[in-house]
Amino acid sequence: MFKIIHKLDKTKLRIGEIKTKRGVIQTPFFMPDATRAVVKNTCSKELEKIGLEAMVVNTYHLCLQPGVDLIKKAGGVNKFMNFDKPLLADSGGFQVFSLIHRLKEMGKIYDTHVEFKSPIDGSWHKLTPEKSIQIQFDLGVGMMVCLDDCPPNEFSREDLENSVNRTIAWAKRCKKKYLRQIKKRKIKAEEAPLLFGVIQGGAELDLRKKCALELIKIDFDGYGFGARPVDKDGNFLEKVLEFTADLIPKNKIRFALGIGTPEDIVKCAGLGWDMFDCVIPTREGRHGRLFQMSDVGCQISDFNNNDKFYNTININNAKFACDFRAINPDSELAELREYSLAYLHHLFKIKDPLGARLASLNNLEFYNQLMRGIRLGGKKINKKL
RNA sequence: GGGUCGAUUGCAGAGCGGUCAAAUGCUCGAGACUGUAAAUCUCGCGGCUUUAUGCCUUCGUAGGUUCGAAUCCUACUCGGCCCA
Repeated sequence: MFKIIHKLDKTKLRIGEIKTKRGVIQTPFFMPDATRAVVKNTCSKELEKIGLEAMVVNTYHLCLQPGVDLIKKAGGVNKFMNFDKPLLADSGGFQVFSLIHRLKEMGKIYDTHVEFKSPIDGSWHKLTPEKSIQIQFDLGVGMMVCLDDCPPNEFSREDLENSVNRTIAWAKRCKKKYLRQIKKRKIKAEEAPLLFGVIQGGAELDLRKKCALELIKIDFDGYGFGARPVDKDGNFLEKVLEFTADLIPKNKIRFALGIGTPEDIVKCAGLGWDMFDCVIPTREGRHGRLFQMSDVGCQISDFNNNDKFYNTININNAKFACDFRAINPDSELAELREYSLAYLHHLFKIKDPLGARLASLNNLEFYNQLMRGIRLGGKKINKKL
């Protein structure tokens, strides 16, 4: 269930809450990607400590390893990964993009299903919309996503149209399977997982519209923005994001899949998107980039590209070798207050996993703080929150 | 003391007459990363500038041979190994 608590007049930002069987989540919120049932280099419990609301696991990856049967035996993925808050399972749709559309030899896409080559051992696996939903029920997550066909934005109109048609057809099958599973498993209405459809269409607004309208007919708890939110030159597709958000009924959850950079999230929240997930804080953290709130801050209502409410550093840079200031003196986490930048630099130089861990935690705390700032609406987003 | 092999740009290590400012790996320097095939990938790594099939300086040191030398010759210096 999704409830809008209030809206900010100057923008389309809405503050709300989502009820799932594992608790209430304040929106807008950000979920880190725990694709293989772990946010790399971190513990679920310490992420709960820094105020994390939810995270994302992946149907496709968990199906390959350790396998659904094992997770069922473990009592579900929440129990398996020792995380008590809501989890969202991604359907494997993004793998259609990253494994098949980008690298043809890694899989085949049919109108009825997709076949993947496992990057782990080269074996072939078939994924249907029904199987994706089935697995997500088996995983026991509170939020589910329909299998979609996620195309590169550079695709021809014809190819984008095909992907929209497949995405709609698969969404229908997912919904059907979902309803059957609810009935079969005798899940009560208030405990039913939320199901999201994903709107495709690249940068073609009429295709986005077609996809959205067809998905809305099927009726989902929420709707996602599919495909990469940037064009091939890295420009953020703000108009497409705004147009798509406006297509989604106001009482439905809007999920901006794979978004994004802090400024993209601020923009999207200002356009009415409620949920976000992205690999940026963890991946870039592992690669040495740390996000830091600046003193200056900015307001959602007048946010633009030039507002620098944050800055980044590359901890690998030689200039940090002798920088004995704390990683983040304002952190909730003792290790980020107590370890120095120089020490973190050293950990990266010697490639000790502790470096990746501290950097990931720093960035996830930053993203959490960012979302808190957004939820405070008119207040400034800066380190003094 | 005698013999022998070696000395290459931060390190290791190719090169053995021109296409060599010199392979490759590492280190080092910088950058990228948007529903994670990503502890990955890219670029740079003698100096200078008009950034170029450009100029200068470099392959232990000093000479020499050659149109041309990191590559051949001579001497020296230093190091490894072997024999006394």
